Amino acid sequence: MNILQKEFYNRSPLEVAVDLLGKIVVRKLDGQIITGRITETEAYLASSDEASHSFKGKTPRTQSLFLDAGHAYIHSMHTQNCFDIVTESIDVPSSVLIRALEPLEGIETMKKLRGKEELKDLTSGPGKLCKALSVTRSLDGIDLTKDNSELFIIDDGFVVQSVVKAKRIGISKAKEHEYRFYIKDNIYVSKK
DNA sequence: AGGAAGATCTACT
DNA sequence: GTAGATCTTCCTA
Repeated sequence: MNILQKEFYNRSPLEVAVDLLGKIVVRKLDGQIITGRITETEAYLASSDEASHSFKGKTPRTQSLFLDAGHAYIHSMHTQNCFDIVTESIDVPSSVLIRALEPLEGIETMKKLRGKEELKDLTSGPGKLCKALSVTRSLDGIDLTKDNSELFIIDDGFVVQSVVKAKRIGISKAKEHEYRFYIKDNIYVSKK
């Protein structure tokens, strides 16, 4: 197994967002393994990005964004959770939001957690994938670079053929930037 | 203490 | 395509 290390994440979120496509999220849950390949991401910058949660400074909710590269930032949104990976140095609050996965292992568990049967409904959205992998705020701020973590990202050598760049979804500010990336022609994305 | 906004999802028309 | 559900966090008084 090839777990992505701090050096991978210690770069601009725009680069990390693209490079995370095709990588695999591994969730260890009660001895079970749930995995999914990342098909869609969005970058949130540390400064001059009004859509970023860190734009208005450090608050109890956003403190994980100020951790070092390779930590998790998990926040609640409406009735869901969203999962980000922190990029760049300590006190540089940038991150990459994981927006969609392609289910690989633990599909039965995901179906149970989601209450859905359709494969493409399991993890095709930021809130959906958190539910399918049982990612909750108790994992907020954990280190994603260790294999004894309950959550980490691996590289299995998969090569993404073609990446599509688009505008971010679901935000009301700074909508003009094309900071969203997804694997072309993949059906497990939240929206074309 | 109250209210509004938010990186969403689901169901229904 | 649009509306409604629903909950946590933060700002203001």
